[in-house]
Amino acid sequence: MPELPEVENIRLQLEKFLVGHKVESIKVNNPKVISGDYKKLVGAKVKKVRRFGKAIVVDFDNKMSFIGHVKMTGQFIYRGKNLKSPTDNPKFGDLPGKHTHVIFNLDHDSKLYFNDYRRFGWIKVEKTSDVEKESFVKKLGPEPFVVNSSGQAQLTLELFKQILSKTRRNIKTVLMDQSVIAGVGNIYANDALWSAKINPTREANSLSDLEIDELYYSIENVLTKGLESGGASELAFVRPDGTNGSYQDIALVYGKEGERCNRDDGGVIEKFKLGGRGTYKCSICQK
DNA sequence: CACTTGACCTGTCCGC
DNA sequence: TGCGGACAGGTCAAGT
Repeated sequence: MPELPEVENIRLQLEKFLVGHKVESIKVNNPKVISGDYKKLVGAKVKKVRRFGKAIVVDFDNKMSFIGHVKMTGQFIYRGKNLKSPTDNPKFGDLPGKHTHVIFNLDHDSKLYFNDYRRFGWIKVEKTSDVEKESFVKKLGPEPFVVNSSGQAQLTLELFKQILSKTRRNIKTVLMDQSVIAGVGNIYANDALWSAKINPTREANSLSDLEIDELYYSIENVLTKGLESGGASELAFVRPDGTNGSYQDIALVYGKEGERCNRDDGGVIEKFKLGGRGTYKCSICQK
């Protein structure tokens, strides 16, 4: 669900829709999902929207920011003038809904809603200068490729090799570890491993140089496809205008249990648990 | 220190 | 039909 491509899609739309808007008031329906002195955002204008791994950062013109994480089921929904979807998407006509926890009332009759039916997501308000000191942000490893708006270090092939050589954890768990690579989650980890024909259970330090090369470019490739298709709309993911992404339609192994392998090699996609997560692999090409 | 597991939540689906 | 339980998966705290 919301992994780097989904969160980057959220960022792109929020940047387009929010920059220049002033916060007139903030309504908090569920105090548990928002922390920090959010009243300090009232009267401030949105200046910039950044992304750190799977977190969104909205910077205001008064040196305040909020950092938000949608986890699996959170949504940032923007409604423009007269509360219309900025792209005339008819979904989410009944906002605010049962799971709307925070509403930012903006100028020109527009609003930003934060919804999350599982309430795992969160928003934290703090000084802009404190965002990068935040423990969540500090723990993030390099970005897998340059799409970040924050100047964060990029994961090079050399660095990737170094990291993998140092651990015997299974390669899939390593890919999903945010301190190793920021932004890869379950869907893209599964698909990148299938692309590179690597069994998810392999110990990271057992991969050959050639396999690491394959994997490195596979990660870049699946994330790019995810970005371009608007993300994977599994569970509750929608972009801020309410539209779905379509990566789920082109997913390579994720969610394909029992189906024939895309390579048509006679393999069948099997599902099992690895590190507590649903994991998919082809019985033939990912030995 | 390296790594794994459980808790946090609620909606959906499956089997009995 | 209704009900219990497994499952979904990002992150952190607690456990091995």
